[in-house]
Amino acid sequence: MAERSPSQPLVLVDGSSYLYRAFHALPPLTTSDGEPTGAVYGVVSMLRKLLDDYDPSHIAVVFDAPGRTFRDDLFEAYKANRPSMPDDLRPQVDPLKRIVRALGLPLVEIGGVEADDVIGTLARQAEADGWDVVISTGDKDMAQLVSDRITLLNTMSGTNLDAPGVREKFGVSPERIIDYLALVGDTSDNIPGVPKVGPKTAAKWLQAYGDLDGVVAHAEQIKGKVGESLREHLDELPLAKELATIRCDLDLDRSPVELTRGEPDIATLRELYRLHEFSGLLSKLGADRAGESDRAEPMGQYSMVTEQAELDAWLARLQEAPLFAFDLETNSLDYMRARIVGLSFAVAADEAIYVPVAHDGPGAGDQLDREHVLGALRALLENPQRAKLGQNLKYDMSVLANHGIHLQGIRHDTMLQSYVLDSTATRHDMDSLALKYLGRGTIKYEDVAGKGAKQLTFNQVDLEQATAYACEDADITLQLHAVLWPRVQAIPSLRSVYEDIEIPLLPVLSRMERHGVLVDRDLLRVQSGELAEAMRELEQAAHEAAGGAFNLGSPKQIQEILYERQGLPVLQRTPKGQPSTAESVLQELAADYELPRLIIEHRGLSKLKSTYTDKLPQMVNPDTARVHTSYHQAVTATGRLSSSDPNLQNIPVRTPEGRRIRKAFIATTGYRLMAADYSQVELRIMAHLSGDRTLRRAFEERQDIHRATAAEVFGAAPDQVTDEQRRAAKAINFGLIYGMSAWGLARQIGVERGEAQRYVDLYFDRFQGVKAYMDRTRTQAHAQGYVETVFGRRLYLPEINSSNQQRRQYAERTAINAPMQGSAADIIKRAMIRVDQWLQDDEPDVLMVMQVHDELVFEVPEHEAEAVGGRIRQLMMGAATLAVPLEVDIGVGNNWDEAH
DNA sequence: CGTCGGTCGTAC
DNA sequence: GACGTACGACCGACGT
Repeated sequence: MAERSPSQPLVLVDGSSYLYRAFHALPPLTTSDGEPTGAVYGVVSMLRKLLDDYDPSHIAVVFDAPGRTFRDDLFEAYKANRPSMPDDLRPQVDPLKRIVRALGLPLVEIGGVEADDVIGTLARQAEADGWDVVISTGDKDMAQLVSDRITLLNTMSGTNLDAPGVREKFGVSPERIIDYLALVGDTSDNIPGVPKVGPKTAAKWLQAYGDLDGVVAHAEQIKGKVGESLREHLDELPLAKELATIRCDLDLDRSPVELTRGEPDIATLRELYRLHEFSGLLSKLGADRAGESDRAEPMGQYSMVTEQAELDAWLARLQEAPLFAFDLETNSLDYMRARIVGLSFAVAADEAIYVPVAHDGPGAGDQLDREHVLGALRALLENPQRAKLGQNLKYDMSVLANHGIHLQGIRHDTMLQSYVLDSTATRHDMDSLALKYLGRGTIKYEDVAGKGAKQLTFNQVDLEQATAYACEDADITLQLHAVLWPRVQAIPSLRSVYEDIEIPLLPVLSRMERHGVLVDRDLLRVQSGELAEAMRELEQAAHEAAGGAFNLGSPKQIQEILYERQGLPVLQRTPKGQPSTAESVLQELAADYELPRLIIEHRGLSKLKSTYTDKLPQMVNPDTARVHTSYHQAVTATGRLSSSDPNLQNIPVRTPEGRRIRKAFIATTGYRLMAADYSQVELRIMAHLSGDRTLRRAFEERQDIHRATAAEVFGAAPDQVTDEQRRAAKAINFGLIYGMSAWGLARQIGVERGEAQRYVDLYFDRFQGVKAYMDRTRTQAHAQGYVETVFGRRLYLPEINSSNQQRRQYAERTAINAPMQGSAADIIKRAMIRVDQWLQDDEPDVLMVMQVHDELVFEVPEHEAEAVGGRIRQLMMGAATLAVPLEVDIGVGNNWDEAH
């Protein structure tokens, strides 16, 4: 007869699905020997979280067994093959299994079937025996197993799915999930599905016709393209359904009751963690044991502070702590306008406080006074000796400045730790990091404040929810630091990029942002008016030429008019196969036709107007009368900064019309703008990294580098080089930096491919050091999976060994470009820190107001420009010592255009 | 009425 | 197919 069901549920973990998910979600981390470990780490973190949350008595971690399964047999007859396991994942499977066993968890692996089928069978058996079952998986296919007793738990996102949840998420009940999958398809499981049918359509049909058979029976009545698509793929539906079905009738030699959780083998775990360099887990191993006796105590200790005595007690703790995490809640995302609504602090994991100071929603209750709290905290926050930790502290620093507090002692920032560890990760926000490194879902801002039109500002958020959210921010930041900082420290070059460049740069950027730059709004308004007038004229002429009105801003309509209505020749297509209306194509057509020329001109003016002359005046802050950009320190893969709201790093300069916009960037009365540019910095880095003698000599002799290159390549004396030759040489130099092919060079300078190839060969023959460096870089990238800048910043290239030629070549070009672009970024960041140091120490009447990759812009008193320029030039040149000298050009003017 | 992908164009 | 790194405007399809 059935076993009595235990009070805790049976937990079934889909080990294989989590391994793949962790592999793709985490950066390609390795041990110091280069052994990949990221996926193991991710799954282990996830398992720890699961054990913490459920403390199950019965559990199994289920893996796919190697070898063929019945699905492969079905499949062969059909089409594709499951992609084989990535090379960096395969060696992680066995270590993970060893750790699972050492954790005391039963491991189940059965040949000829997939983990899904094992889980399905175990779950149904347990259900029949009266157990509750929690299936921990990231795989949505499992939704078909959900019932009154069986739920799905996605441990990575922290979401739980029961039967009503399945209905809510998919729009169909669990029994219909197989039908749903057969219609929608699933690329990760290679279920084909019906093209054009997505989640919404599938759910709609299944609701209307009951089940898949019902849909098939009514296929003739379904209208539109989707209906056609369904009818075309009717034959494939039975196979899709079979592929989607999880088998629950396997004959297993294990029954649920046997899946008892054992004691962890601490010694083995310690050894395995050490082997894989999981220092964070290693330190927690000790802590877990020490805290074993009081494990029944609730772990999370988040509290709200509204009493003076509590605040005083915490202030004392913060004063004592070697490092504390803090976070501000504010009423705006605009760093110049935001006011503090509350503050959260943490000094030990799982414990934090929230001090609300300006909540005004219903039931806000008693709160400590903001000015009073800030007054009490001021000395601590402004003390450079008291170390602070945060997530994106540049924002908090600015908001504190809005309240007259000058934050000092910024020791750590988890966003920057994540960035130096893996700059190719797309997100470094706290929620993503918590999921990635702690295997933990977090409260989202939308969860407490809502979204869309009825989104609340944080001061309106209910205090209970605000406390949970804000405390979690400080706590998670502290916990992330515990995981990330050991990893940064483990790689000395990354530690130095972090400690010597990124952390010191943070306050420098904040000061630059807050200074802002003065723009001449009236001038921009005049320019907008002139552009509008010119555009009207062009539009009229274009409509006449086209024989009817159309939208000059729509590439699609232009395409139709040019190629279909007017029958112009299609010279080039977009990657999606559409006839291209890109500038270069229109340019060629413009030689023979009127309309393309009008379109080009209109497009150019429209761009200038909407992006610059209309937008910039709107971005002026009314309080300061200046524009305040945001510099992003954790965005680009190479280490450059980026700028937004507005982007000041793409203000036009190349054409005279565009350049006029720079005249609107000005200085206050009595001051001038000064631009300081590094000259040819990337080619100098190339000379340094390659050591090429010819290139080095050209820079040492302060030659015009493009002219010198032309002289070498074309075998002429430098003063005999023609303009044409210099232009070609310049294109070659740029091409080198970007990893260009002969094809690209040919297109750039307008010669035949063979001719371009001849130039490239000549170049590499004359600059053999450069050739050797490029080969070396490529080899190194393939061998270690990353490239480095002069200062040791890393850029991972996961696709460098891809079997896809296009992806691999793309990674190879990045491998060539990244050390040069990244080293240039390191150098100017170091220069900014040096210049700022001087500005802080000597307090000259000078503001650093902009950075544009190889250029810094300052606002300087008009009579001191010369002396200031000399000093800045000296500081910038000394920012790095390369095998060739760095040169800096200085220009001064009444506006940014004149300063060049 | 928002979101999102595609395309285009600006910078270094 | 084809030259690296960004941000952002606009269009148009799509889903609420």
